[in-house]
Amino acid sequence: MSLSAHQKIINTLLCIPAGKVASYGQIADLAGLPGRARLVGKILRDAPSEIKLPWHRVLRSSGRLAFESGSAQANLQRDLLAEEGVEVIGNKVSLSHYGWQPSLADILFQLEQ
DNA sequence: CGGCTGACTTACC
DNA sequence: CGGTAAGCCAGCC
Repeated sequence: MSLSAHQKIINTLLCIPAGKVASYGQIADLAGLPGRARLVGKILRDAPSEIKLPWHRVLRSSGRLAFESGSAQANLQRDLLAEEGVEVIGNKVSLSHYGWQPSLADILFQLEQ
């Protein structure tokens, strides 16, 4: 049951509930890969669009989007989040309101993957 | 094997 | 709160 690092990251990404957001570093942590925030970003960037990943629920540690305000990516992310009820203000999301706080059950489930 | 890269993070000023 | 610098570490030539 040893999945590769990027498989773990993908599994973790799929665990993010709709309407919640998480940071790159947080995903890496939950995937059991502390300090690999950049790897999470690389996975998302390289991931083909055919694979359905909730990349729009992933932000920087500050809650800011990973993209430049006004970019096509940022606009798309803002729209996708809006559809889930997540409010993006000034290119950033309030982590205190929408930040994902995994429950113990979520973590235990993740450990099985 | 070694150097470069980056959808990151933290510390400082 | 914005801007800079340095740390970080796997992945990819």
